[in-house]
Amino acid sequence: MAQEDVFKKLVSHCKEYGFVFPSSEIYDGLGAVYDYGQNGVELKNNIKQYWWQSMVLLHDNIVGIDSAIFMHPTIWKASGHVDAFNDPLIDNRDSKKRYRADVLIEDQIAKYDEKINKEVAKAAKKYGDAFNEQEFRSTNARVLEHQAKRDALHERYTKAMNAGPDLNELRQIILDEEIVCPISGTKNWTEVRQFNLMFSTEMGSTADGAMKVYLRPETAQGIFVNYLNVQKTGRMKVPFGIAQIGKAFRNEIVARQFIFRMREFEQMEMQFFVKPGTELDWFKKWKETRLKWHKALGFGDDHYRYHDHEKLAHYANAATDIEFLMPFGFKEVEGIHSRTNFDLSQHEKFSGKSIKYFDPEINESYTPYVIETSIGVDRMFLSVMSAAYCEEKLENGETRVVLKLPAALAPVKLAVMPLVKKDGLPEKAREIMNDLKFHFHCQYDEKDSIGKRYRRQDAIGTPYCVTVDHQTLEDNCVTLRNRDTMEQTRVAIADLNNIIADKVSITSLLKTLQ
RNA sequence: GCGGCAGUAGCUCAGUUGGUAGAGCAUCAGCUUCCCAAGCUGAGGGUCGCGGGUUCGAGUCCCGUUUGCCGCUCCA
Repeated sequence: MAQEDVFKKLVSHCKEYGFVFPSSEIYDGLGAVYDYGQNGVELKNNIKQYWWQSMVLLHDNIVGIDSAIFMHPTIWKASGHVDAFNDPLIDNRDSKKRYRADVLIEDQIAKYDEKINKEVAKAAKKYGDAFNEQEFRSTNARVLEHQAKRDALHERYTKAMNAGPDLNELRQIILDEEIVCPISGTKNWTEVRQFNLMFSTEMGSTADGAMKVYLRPETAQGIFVNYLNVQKTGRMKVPFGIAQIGKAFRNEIVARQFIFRMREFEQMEMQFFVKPGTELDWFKKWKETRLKWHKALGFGDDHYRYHDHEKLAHYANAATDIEFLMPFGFKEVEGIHSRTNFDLSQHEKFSGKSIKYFDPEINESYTPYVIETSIGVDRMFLSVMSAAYCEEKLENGETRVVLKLPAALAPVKLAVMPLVKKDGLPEKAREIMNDLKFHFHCQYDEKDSIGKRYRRQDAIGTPYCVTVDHQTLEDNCVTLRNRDTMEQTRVAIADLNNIIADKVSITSLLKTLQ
């Protein structure tokens, strides 16, 4: 089966079995926003729990926080998001290419410099050793003309950029300068538009001047601005980490591929604060630790690969992605970045407050370096679903759809069903379920044939089913059926909890990480 | 954001040159059924994405809009 077909089926499956629904569907939906259904929320919660516990329980130097989505707007200036997420864009109608309006104008400014340099080079060649560049630049008519145009443009451009930027003015500059599209060579430009990737809203009443606040585009900043609070109140010593799970929002221009790129998404981030100079060792350590976490799910090591960044962001000195083999190719699920002390320094600068750490071991203060591990919950969810989704040919020629989820992540751990709907079997099944429901998520089903019920559970990834038959009433034993092997064993009701609880617990997964 | 394609029941889809909607599976109830989507009987569910237009009449033609897919672009 082609990979695209798998993806299509997966999306259908997610909807049909209550994992993921398009948002606001009865109102025609809302672009690139999705809701998690009754089974999806369980799976997602289990993923989050697996991550949270692997961070906070397994490391005594990592603690969690839950910071607010709203934050002081200056935080986003400090982080660089206000500038970086605000590009003014313009399209050429003929070539259908999109450009950054500011880059087009800056290129134009550079062209004037080129012209001037050409004149200078020409004159230098002509006059040889007698050439006085300084004097030439300040007296030559053509140079002065270019220079004047250059300066005027630069001034106009700077003014436009500082005014918001003023999008109409940017467009007017492009028209006035007769800038053409490098591809089509035409001046058939659209309006300049700004795609602010940050959602904003207003806080306070508009009457007395409301403050523009943003919905956070990442959860990391909530950790950075709290790092000293946590360090002091938690008596943390470097190296230490702060973990957080929470929603983030990005107004993506193009948001596609189901829940892979959503406008509202959830992140699991851990920022690890280290002594400057040790960051690359920690980077390496977390790279390995995180991959191990992924591989422990047992989908096969060939599903993962690192993608080391060659072009680094201005704040990073090392970065890698953990990519997962989705139905549409290897895609980033998690990023591990060595962010230097960029974020903390920026917050010191913009807040004016010292947030240095005093290291008692060396009796010195410093701004810690940060290793970030950042994973998208929804992408993780998608990777788990796509790896688990399986269409299996059975011996009788039929196919069954089975979600081979790691038992610890499965929404429902155990289905309890009477073989037939009479003779006291339903009552007995209910009795078993009432006992086990305190330990893990169980589901009761008595409708339709037993085979059909097994398939229903297969479709949502329930790892175990127990069946109550007439013999059960005599010997207090039930049939325990395994989802993956479809094998059945006869076990005592009293032993059920012992047999299953350990296998379906997150703890069992965590133990494989040690 | 641009271009192309598409939107009919929970899912997958059919619907002939315009004549006011069907199938399979799924769901629910009952019967049957002692272990892998069996059978029988019955039931529920759609103002055909939404809005407007053309027409005596629109799922079908036209326009707009929205959602999704593919390509480009952008972004991490």
